[in-house]
Amino acid sequence: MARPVDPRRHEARRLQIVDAGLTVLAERGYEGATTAAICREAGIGSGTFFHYFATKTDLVLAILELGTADTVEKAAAHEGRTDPAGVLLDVLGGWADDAADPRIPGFVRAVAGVMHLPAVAAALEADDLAQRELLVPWVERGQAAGEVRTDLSAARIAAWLALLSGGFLERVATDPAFTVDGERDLLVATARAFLVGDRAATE
Amino acid sequence: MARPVDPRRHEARRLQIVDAGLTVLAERGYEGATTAAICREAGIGSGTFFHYFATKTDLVLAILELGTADTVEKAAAHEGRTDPAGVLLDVLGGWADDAADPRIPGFVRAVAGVMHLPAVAAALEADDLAQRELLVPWVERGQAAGEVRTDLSAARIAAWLALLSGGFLERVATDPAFTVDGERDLLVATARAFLVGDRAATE
DNA sequence: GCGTTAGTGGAGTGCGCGCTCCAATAATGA
DNA sequence: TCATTATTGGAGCGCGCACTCCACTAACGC
Repeated sequence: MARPVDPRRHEARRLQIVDAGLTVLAERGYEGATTAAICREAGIGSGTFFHYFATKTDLVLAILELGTADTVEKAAAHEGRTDPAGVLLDVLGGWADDAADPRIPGFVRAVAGVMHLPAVAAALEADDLAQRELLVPWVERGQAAGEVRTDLSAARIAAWLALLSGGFLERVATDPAFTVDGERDLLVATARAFLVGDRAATE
Repeated sequence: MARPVDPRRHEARRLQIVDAGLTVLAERGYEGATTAAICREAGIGSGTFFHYFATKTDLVLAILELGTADTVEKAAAHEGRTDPAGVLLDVLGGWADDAADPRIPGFVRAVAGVMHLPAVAAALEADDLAQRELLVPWVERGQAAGEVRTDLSAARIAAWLALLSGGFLERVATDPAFTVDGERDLLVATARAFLVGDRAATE
């Protein structure tokens, strides 16, 4: 028996290909990102590529799963805090910061373009679910603490926070004048106003 | 001299293909929407398709241009009104209503996936410009009338209205629980709060 | 050393696609 | 009616792509 799989080696190579794939997908879109281009970017042959990923779609799925895992991981960082509204704004700010990597908005667009593939749709749904499971409990705690409006359900508020985050990402990708650094604070302020609702005017 | 081009016939056929293209692009994305599928949907042969559009991309551009023209047309409808904030909210509400056609969000996603094509990027930029030229003057009038916050430039406020609209569209496309009918009013209310800013709390 | 197997590159393949081409038809003016 | 030309369908072509195959090397246990 010789040459057993070294998980470290294997994972490192996978990540190298994922990184190259993220770059190429972001700048050329799904159909523009040929496997040949990804291999060139990663400095490998096509044989190596398909040794690690059965199909091009599998690479996209792997990137999405890494993103979802990252979301879940970040969620744990806020465990134990007692300011629910603060947590929500921090989470939203963190997502905004993610958009600072210029590849993220491009990749999101590329993935949106192939959402008709069932596997991709499922992965995005899983990602969306992870986001909700992260947000909703904090929204509920915020409502219980009187920090967050109660005229909307927690799920609906979470959806609207996702709306702000998605719109922000899209805007950064589209509008050169719209930068993460310049608009991040306004995002948080707008989200805060939304979380509070119009109570400020009626109380 | 015989058989001169009949502009009415010509335009009607073009619109028929545009309509079929919108349907197929929305449900299958750009790469999934083969010209053969579009022809089948439209009930025509491929020869006819390429008689009206030189390339598949040209069809996408034609759809985008129709959308931009529609935006400009709608802008004219508000000419003469004296309630700038009301106009802005009506415009935003109108965009939300557009999302009620289930093909629109799907098409937007499909187009986002091929934004790396220079021609598509240019068309989207033109569309964005049309939106701005529609919004910015009303924002400025609203600021002059004291209806709209003045701590942000008119251009920035317009960008944020576009952010809300884009996020709304994406959310409708993604989340089955997020419907136009159910969320339209909240969109307008959120936009109103944003336009006013936090003056309500400080005045 | 030797045997074994993971890892690697790259030539090659098959297929699905956008698009071309052309014969046939329909609609007009004369 | 005839001549002319826009319009139409569909057979098929060429190309670029995802993916296969295989020869080869590198790394490990013994």
